[in-house]
Amino acid sequence: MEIYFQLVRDPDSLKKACEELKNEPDLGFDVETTELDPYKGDLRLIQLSNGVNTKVIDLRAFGDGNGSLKTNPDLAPLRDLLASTKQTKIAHNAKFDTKWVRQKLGVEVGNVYDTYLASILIAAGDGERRHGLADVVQVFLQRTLDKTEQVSDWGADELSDAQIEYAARDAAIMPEVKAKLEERIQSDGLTRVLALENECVVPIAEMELNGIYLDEPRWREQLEKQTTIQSRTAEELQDMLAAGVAQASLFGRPEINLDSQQQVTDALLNLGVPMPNTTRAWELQPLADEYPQVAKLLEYRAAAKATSSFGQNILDFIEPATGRIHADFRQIGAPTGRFACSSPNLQQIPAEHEYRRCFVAPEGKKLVVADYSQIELRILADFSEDPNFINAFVSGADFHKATAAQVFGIKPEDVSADQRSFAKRLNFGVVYGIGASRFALMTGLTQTQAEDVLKRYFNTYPKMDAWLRNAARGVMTERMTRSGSGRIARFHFDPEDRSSVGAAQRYAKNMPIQGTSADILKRSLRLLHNDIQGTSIRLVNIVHDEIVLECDAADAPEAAAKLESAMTRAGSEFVQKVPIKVDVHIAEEWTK
DNA sequence: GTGAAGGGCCAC
DNA sequence: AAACGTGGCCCTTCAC
Repeated sequence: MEIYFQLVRDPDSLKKACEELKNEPDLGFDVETTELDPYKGDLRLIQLSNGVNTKVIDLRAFGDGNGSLKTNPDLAPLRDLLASTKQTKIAHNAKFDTKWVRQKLGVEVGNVYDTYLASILIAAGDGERRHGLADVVQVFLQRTLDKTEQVSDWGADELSDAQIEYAARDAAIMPEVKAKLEERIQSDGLTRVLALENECVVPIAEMELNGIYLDEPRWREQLEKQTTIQSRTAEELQDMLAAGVAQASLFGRPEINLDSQQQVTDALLNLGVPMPNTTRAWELQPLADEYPQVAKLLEYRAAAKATSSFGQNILDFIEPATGRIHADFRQIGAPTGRFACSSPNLQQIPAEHEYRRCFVAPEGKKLVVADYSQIELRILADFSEDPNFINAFVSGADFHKATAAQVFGIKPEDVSADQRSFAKRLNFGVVYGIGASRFALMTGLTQTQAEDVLKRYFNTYPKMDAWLRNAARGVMTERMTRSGSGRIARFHFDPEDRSSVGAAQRYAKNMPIQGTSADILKRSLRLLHNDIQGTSIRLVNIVHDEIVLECDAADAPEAAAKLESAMTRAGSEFVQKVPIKVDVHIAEEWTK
């Protein structure tokens, strides 16, 4: 298909180009860069298009390298156009493009529409579907998009005609892609959730650029501690396991690979340890008292996990340009709408103080840490409208104690530590669709006792029970469910296969709850973003129900107030029958 | 050598 | 009687 495009390489042309486009409601938006990481490479091209008229702006013509782009007055019309909220900027994986524009031009892109996120929402968890631009164009426009130039050299002095045409085409097609996607978005009832996602793109892009600060010496100290434990326990475990091997003395102690389940299992069997089917910690734990080798193995495993997953690998992610860690957040990481995080995964840093205390506020700054208190249970209480469950929140200072009192029919002050612990584990388990056998395994109760406690629990909260049962029933009739924002998840199961039906039923119970929790977090990110414009407050991390900010020390109280307010308001948009509680505090370290 | 699969384990 | 939901990372194993 022939398209019209103009290569823009001088101030006058740029001014005219921006004039031509500034009254268009929808603009396709794309960038080409020399690297994937804005802290490493250069921004080479910015493409903008109304679908017919396409401008390819060569930034090399506007600055010697990218250093001067932020201040070059010739770029003012472009900056204004990108920042304008009057026009929708349609991009595929807009986080990428908005990051580069933020970093290199100092501009926050206004009014983003992300066709990548739209496509994911429409697929509703179908893992088979791909969401690259070429895939989306193929599915929704039945056209083939040539992406071969995508990985070409965008740092070349003179770009080839093929490169420039490719760049123009990618931007030019976006308005059409959006129009097609919109038909499905609207007919599927996904308008609200897509708006929620689109409004999150820029806050997330900025969070990635901000990064989080890690106290390197402190982390290294913790790592050295664990390394010492690992080598000591490895030695000790090797000695213990060698005792079971004949002729060990002839050739010295045979070395076993302690990271190999197979070799370790064999060695333990030789020593007469009745090994369970798996060597997972919770299976081995009961054997640890009787068999010191098992205890030692668990000790070794913990240290090995610490050094391998939470050691040097994390330090390697510190970006030299900023001295900070810039992880990658996938906005729709799970079909429920939860984020996924990688390189490194800041959502799986051990909750132990020794690890979290390494993430600190730099000199002169403070961290502000806030999390939702029992957000998933509050969502369940709200959805199910169970009066007792709601009351436990409205009244109870200690929610798990209140649950225990209701379940066991006693006064809150008479609740024993054991009873509270049962109630707590039940409260957590119920949003995952826990069953009696798992609960028995978890608590050490017999199957019958576990069934009895579950029965009491659901008798205490009959409408919650009904809501969960109804959610499970929907698997057969509805074949899909939704979160509070309207996000869709479809069920995949084989009606002939009981376990797959069971899994789908548990998913049906969990998805609306987990999904609404994700909706609330995303909504709060946008509200917060609006409220911190022009302040020193920066978003630096999110973990499902938690937000971490960094700001000038003097601004910390203001940041805490803004954060609590944004999170509470976001929660109240989705949950009304139960109060939303946010715990917020100011700290030097990332601690609860 | 590289990659996929599976076990194990970290988070919420 | 059924396996408690969502992720990512590290390691071993095994196939190519």
